[in-house]
Amino acid sequence: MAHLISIVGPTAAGKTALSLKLAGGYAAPIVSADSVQVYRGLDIGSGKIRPEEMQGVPHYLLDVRDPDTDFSAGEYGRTVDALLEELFAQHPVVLLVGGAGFYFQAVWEGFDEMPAIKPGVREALNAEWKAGGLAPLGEELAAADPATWATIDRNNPMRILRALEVWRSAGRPISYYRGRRPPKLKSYTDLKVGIEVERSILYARIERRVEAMLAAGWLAEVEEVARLHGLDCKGLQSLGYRELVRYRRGELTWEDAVAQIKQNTRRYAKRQMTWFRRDPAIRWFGAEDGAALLDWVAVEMAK
RNA sequence: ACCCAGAUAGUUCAGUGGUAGAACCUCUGACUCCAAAUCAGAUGGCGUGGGUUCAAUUCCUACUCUGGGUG
Repeated sequence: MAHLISIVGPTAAGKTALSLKLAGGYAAPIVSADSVQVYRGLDIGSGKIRPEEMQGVPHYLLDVRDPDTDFSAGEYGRTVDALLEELFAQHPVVLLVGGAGFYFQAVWEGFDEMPAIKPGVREALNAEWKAGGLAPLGEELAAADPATWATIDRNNPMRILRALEVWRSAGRPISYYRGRRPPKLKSYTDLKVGIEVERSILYARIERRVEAMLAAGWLAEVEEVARLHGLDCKGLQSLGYRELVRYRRGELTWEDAVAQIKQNTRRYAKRQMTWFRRDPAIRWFGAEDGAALLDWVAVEMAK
């Protein structure tokens, strides 16, 4: 039986080192589960592994997009599903490593089948939202899809915009598409391990990591991406990059930009932990418990 | 040393003679195709002593501390 070993955890927890250790033992390729590392040129600030650090282990889903193009969890899930089929033809074990909970969900459970969004619909919605606020869009959704309106987070623009883009594209409410997904058929078993770091230690590591990234030329990286794709491009809206863009525009002092990057990275780490904690299938290990993790994986795979 | 201003949540600040609010931080949570995105909730406070008053965080006063000015 083939095994997909997922390694999850907050940013700066030490996933990369552990994944290499595990990959070496099983001759397993690594698939990245990271929504920023998919972009070419976003290297330093996304903590992307460098080719010379890969120890010969093939890595997938890195550098698959230009920073001015959209990507999504759905597209990620479909891409990885197809990729896993190929990889499992060659390897008994594949690693899925990252911190993007939503992307893991796309692979672990998948999403209900949704219609494609018509070109221009999202842009139009975003423009309407910016011009007229959320209220009119909420009214449109309430009229078009009372079932969704009853349960949706009405303060959350992204949720309302998503529901409406489906409605406007397909002429059917998003609630129509929900809940009709058959169980995901998989040719492999899922093994999930999490890397856990005490909050205060993790925060200290984030602090150091941000400093190291800046020292390694993060700002220059932003300049280069901006030169190629513009300051407004999708990739530069990611955590850390957006603060450096604001510094570049003169909206933030350097000190404030750096402080906000650290602050927002801490908040992100917290959200990651909230996300992963709710999955009881994840087995947690301390960052220094690599040996125990390897043992546990070996035992589980033998079952 | 003297004069002035100030002292309210971890921080920056509002405010009231009937024991107080915000923002940020911190903590917790949500998440079905923008997710490193977006959103929700919770914890937490009137510098110290004395006085006036039915009642003081609020008024008076002393002290302590902070900032500014003068010397």
